[in-house]
Amino acid sequence: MKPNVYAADCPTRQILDRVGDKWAVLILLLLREDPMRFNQLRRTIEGISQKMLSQVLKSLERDGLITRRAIATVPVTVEYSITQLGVTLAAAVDPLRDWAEENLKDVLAAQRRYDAQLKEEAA
Amino acid sequence: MKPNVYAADCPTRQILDRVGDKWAVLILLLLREDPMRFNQLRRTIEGISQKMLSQVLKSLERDGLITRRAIATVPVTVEYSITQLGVTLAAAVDPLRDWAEENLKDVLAAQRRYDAQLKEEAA
DNA sequence: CTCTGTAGTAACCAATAGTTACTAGATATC
DNA sequence: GATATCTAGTAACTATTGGTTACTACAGAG
Repeated sequence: MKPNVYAADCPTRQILDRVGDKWAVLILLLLREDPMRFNQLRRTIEGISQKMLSQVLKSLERDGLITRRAIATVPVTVEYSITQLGVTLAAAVDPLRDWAEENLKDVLAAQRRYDAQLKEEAA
Repeated sequence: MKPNVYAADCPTRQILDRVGDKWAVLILLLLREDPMRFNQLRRTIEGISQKMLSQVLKSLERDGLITRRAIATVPVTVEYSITQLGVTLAAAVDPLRDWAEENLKDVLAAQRRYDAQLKEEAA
């Protein structure tokens, strides 16, 4: 019954890859707060390009994590909302975000130590 | 006090990126079980190349999540172990892996629905 | 004397991430 | 009346990363 996450063909690994997506997680956490339109998302998430946003929204929709609703205004506006499934995933991501916030200092300190060590050895 | 994860310069986002690394998470979960040598890891994680393994191990060490210990045998063996910090991160990843295992079916079903819909519209 | 094992590195190639310009139609601005 | 702005993307291109493969050097097994 226990899937082997280390096997190349393990489908669970596909999901971990999806979550590994830099932008997907940010979008999911945002949409959990409120439904949002395309350009609204683009403005909120600094650094994301139109192409990546479009791409990631599509794959999130494909996975059933968000839904897309076109509203017949002029010009057409499109609203993205999180699904029930998406909410459960976002909840699973929360501990990770919390860990990042709590342990950021330690990680940065470790990086400084490592880099200083390398410099020393080079000298 | 609340960092804005959506800001481009938010350091927390760096950490999320790191976790987003496809291989890093797998290595972390493996090393939590037992310390392992380089080639042992390579054989266990299907599909990883020498270069990626080497690269990811280095960055995990830099972040203070694992430690590297060279043992003076012939040929030299190198043992990688998880750190205390790494253990806490692995724990934060657990809910994610659990989510993936639980909801894999739903996601795959959603993908099939989406793809079928597209096909229909194309016809 | 060739084959295996050790832990990587270097050079190269493929795939993905990211950038930028563009669509079309309506509304606001000058 | 011409220009700029808004909507949600797409298409073509480039930069960056991911991945493959060959190679190092030395010891032990067969």
